[in-house]
Amino acid sequence: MTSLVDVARAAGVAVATASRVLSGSDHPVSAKTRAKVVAAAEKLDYSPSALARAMVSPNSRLMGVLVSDIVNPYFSVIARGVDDVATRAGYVTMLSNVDRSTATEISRLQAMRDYRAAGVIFAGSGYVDDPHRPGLLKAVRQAREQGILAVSLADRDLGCPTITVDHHAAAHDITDHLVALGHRRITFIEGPSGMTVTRQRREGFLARMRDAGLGGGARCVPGGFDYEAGHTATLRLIARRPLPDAVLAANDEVAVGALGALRQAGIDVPGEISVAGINDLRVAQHVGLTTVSLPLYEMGSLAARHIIESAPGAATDGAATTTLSHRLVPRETTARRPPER
Amino acid sequence: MTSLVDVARAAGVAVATASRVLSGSDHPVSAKTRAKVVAAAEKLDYSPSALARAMVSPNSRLMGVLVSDIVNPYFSVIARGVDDVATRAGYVTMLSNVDRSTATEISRLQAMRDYRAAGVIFAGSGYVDDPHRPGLLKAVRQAREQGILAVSLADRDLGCPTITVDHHAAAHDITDHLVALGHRRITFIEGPSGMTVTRQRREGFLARMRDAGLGGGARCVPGGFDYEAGHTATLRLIARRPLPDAVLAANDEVAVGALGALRQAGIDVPGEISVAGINDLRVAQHVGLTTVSLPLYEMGSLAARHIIESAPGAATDGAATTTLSHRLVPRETTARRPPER
DNA sequence: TTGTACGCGTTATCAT
DNA sequence: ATGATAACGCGTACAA
Repeated sequence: MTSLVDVARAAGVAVATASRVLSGSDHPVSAKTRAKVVAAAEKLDYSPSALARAMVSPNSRLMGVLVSDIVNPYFSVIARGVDDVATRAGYVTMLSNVDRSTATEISRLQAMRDYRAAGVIFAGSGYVDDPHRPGLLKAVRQAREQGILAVSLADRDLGCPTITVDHHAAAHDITDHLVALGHRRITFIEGPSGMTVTRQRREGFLARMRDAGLGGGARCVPGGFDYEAGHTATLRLIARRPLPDAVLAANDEVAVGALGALRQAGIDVPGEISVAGINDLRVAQHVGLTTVSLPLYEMGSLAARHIIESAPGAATDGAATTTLSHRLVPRETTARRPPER
Repeated sequence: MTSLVDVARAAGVAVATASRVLSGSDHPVSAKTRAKVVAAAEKLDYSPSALARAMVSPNSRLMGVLVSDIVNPYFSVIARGVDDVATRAGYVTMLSNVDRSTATEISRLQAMRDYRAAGVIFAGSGYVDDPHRPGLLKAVRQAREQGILAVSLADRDLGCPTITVDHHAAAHDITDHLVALGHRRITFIEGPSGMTVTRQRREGFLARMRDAGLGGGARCVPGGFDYEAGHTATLRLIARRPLPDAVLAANDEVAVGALGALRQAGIDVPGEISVAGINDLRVAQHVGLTTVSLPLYEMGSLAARHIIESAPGAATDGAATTTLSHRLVPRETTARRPPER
């Protein structure tokens, strides 16, 4: 392990000088000396210890991101956004999966705090009536007091900046699309029970239905966030006909699961029934699913940018909320309601 | 920022004692003293600096993983395997996307080296005739000399342990399945050009076809690794009929893309044509795609385990290769070839 | 059982 | 323009 001392010795200069050259300081150093140092560093295969650097500087250049499950494309897109700007800024991204467990979230936050991360991004949604919430709040506050910027990507009231999307409005808008197509009886396949985002999307759906005077035609059934959930829920729907005019799924994967069940049963989409999702991930594009596009990548990159820009000791914006806009993406799984049924 | 000194002072003990208690050392400490230290640490909200720890200990407990693109499920599953065992062992995972660029791979390896990662896992495949290969080799060697364990998840001859799967055999076996079903003219939609894994899978396909005396019925067309590639390639196939008996895709996403194109064209799968993929990711399961299951999660977790176990100064196993087994998963997109066409 | 003191690799301050 | 040195927070050898 060759250190700055070794380089300095090999170059015949003081460590301070070597440091000035190798750390890109603006302190003046003669061209000749500079060359000697660079040559020595090269020859000795010097690798500056980011650890030692982080200890002495106020900024570790470590970017933390907490996701529920990186295998879930919703989160991998966010993580990609984070890592892209982190890398560009010379940071390294630390990733942890927390499996929707607030307790795990707290413990991984601690781990990242131990490494003095410049910031930690909470990508996941919170829970309604979460018993661990006070503990999380405390952990976030303590991290902040230590200079670690937290950013939430969902409405969680964590006492930190929030960069999110209006899930209620997203569900509202896609429901509106369905209603505008003439659908009256619409079934919403919900997300995992207890999650805040599940409730927000459900309420958005119900609000639009009520406003359209279609409250009676609105139905909500339990689901989840994966193919399986959409498939199962839809099978149940098919079993107890009549079918609704349309199905709105909690997210794209659920919608694709629903699509599969419907087609296997020989039910034409969108001929007999319309199907829509939320998120607009790659799979939605592929199957031509009508959905709402959420700026997931931007949420990740913006959060990272925020952390980098407020890096050392800038004024914390308290807990400002930035809401990014979503966009309706009509595709081939929704169509005007057939005049007769 | 409260440090060990603060805790020691608050507890009325020496820093060494506080360290012994808080770092879980096996050095004896009286129960009474221990309690005082723990209480002080608690009260002061002490967070041990993993940075300082890493500087003084031979192990940073930082686990590095380099993927092409975390949004690609192939890699997110691997990353999940890595993070799960890393977390269990008290490590934190550092993730970097390298976009299939060897140059980026080198630069991210350097970044992780600067943080003194205990090890770095190369999840991606290499390239045939890669001009950057010498540079990568050198970087890996230097990292190893510094005590950083590298592990490759593909045959790349990086001079480090390799934990992989036999892509040639995987393609061979799925081709065999197709042949056994009576298919004679089979088209292989290749992966991205230039990648080692692309070549391995193609050769595995061709080998089985030749051995079956079906070399004349084997055709390879350019593709990629995403839906789009499968869709486009299949559209071309459809345009210049006659259709082959079966299509083997470089991976599941390509196969699903092919499936979509075929069904849109009103071609029955597997009635008129069989379709198969490779990888067995979630989407394959969902659409009932016949494929080969690759132990991606295990590759990630094994690689991480290897790094953790050889952590401080254990004997490096040089460049041993561990090949994990794959498994044919017949599902509904392949069927016996219809007697007449 | 507890305490003292050094070193890990940097950067920054203060001379020179 | 360059050099000496004090931190940063921790673990540990050595002393008591």
